[in-house]
Amino acid sequence: MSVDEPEAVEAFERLGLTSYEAKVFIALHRLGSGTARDVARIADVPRSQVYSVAESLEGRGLLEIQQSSPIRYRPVDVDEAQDILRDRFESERERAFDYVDRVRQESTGEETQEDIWTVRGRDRVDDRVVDLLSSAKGRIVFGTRLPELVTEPIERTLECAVESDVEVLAVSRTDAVREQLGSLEGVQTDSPPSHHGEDHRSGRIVMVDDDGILLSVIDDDGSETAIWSSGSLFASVLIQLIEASTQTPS
Amino acid sequence: MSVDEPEAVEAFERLGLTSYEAKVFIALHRLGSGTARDVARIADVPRSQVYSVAESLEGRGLLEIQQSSPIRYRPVDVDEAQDILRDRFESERERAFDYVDRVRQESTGEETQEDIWTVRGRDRVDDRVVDLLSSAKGRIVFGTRLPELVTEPIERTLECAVESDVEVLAVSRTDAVREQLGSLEGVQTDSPPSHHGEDHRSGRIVMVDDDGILLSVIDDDGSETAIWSSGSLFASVLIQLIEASTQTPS
DNA sequence: ATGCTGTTGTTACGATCCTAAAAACACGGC
DNA sequence: GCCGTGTTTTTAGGATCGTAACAACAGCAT
Repeated sequence: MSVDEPEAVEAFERLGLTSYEAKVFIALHRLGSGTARDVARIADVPRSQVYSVAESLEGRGLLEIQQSSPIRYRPVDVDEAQDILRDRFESERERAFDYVDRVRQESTGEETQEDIWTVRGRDRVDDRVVDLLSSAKGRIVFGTRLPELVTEPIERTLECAVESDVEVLAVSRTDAVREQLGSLEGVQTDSPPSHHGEDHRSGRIVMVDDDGILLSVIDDDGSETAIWSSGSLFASVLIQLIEASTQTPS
Repeated sequence: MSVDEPEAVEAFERLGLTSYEAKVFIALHRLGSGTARDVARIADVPRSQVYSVAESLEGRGLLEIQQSSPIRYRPVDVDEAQDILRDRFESERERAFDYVDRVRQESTGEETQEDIWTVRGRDRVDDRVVDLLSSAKGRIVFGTRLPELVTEPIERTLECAVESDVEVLAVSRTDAVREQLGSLEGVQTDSPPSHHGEDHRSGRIVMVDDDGILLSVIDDDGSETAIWSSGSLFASVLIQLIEASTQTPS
């Protein structure tokens, strides 16, 4: 009982249906088939509206109409309906990104601007970490307190880096993290210098070569926010500062 | 050059973005990165609106924000954006159909109601034909004038039926159709009796056992509309009528 | 046949919500 | 002051929601 009806209706709305369409579609699946009256009774949709809403759903291929009196409606099979919606999504996605692909500016390869970017949300940060890691040419430093921030795609990217002769160093105060990453072939592990303050809101740190860095924190509400930079002077300077403090306790 | 910008914006709208969001997203991919002013200039969006629209896009994970003055925006990689939208779609689809699956009425297996259903659209008719064919227990008659109405899934379903010891008869006036279906192992072919009138608006006919039938026509605008029935008295009677006229010319 | 009742399908219309679009405003640098 | 940035408010338009009125029709008792 994880999803109740209002939630399901909202999900359908985000898939592009109106709330009436969602309610009628759900009602017809509960009924198997039925008339406008049957639907209106259990769907909380005015009967007079059922006719046009059903026509719209028929246009999407989500139900079939029996021309009789009274008119009867019948939903298509759930799997068929999912295929229809998925096909629609994929075709729209293709149309949209076709155009973006054509007009987008070729990525400038090496960033030259002095940019520090912000990324909000764990999944987005994960993606950015993988991006950064896979751009490594010579050396990676990866650190985090939290085992759950070492995802499987990140591990795979680290292994891939090792295979490309990239030096990979995993730093953590947490034993579990060191064990997890140390078990990867060719990954060295270490503990952070004791003079580094520990902040319970720190998330992860990633340094790539001498010019790529990502630093994340855990906000009060538990969400993760990261800043990152690549190929910028900021990144180089930050990395030098951090590396220096690592090697030369102040 | 198959997709122009307005079309792409519409496609993004159907993917759940507003038109402003779509325009800003596209503009940022053309720019690589830029400020609200840059975006407003080429995106046909009021500059004052770019800020909030960009925040909304950041919330969806489609772009990143550089906290500086002026604020700079940077779109995520196109592939990453597609993954994000696809993940969102799949999770909504799952939520929606989870509920439908839980509350839907178990299909009554054998239909008992006297129902004749209408299906509009070639793809939908294709689906229904496959459904019907795969319910066959003993005998299938499949007929059409038009080679393009013999799709690959239909062929596969016919082959599958043959393997289940279902007698499959393909009927067509068109040589190409007879050849195409005759090449399938175990499928017999035939021409329709000459006394049957030929109507250029006829589409296909499918008869399954003695109680499943589908009949389609091609509308004036080229679209296909089918009626079908399964397990009903109507279906049985129609089939008997048609079979009788086949065997006993009036 | 007549009148009554309930259902069906169509159409119209106001209320509401969201977005698009414009405008007003505060702030800071030059 | 003047210009550009960023925030906020306001207005208008469109789609959806929700109610209501209507004609057509079937069933049923008078």
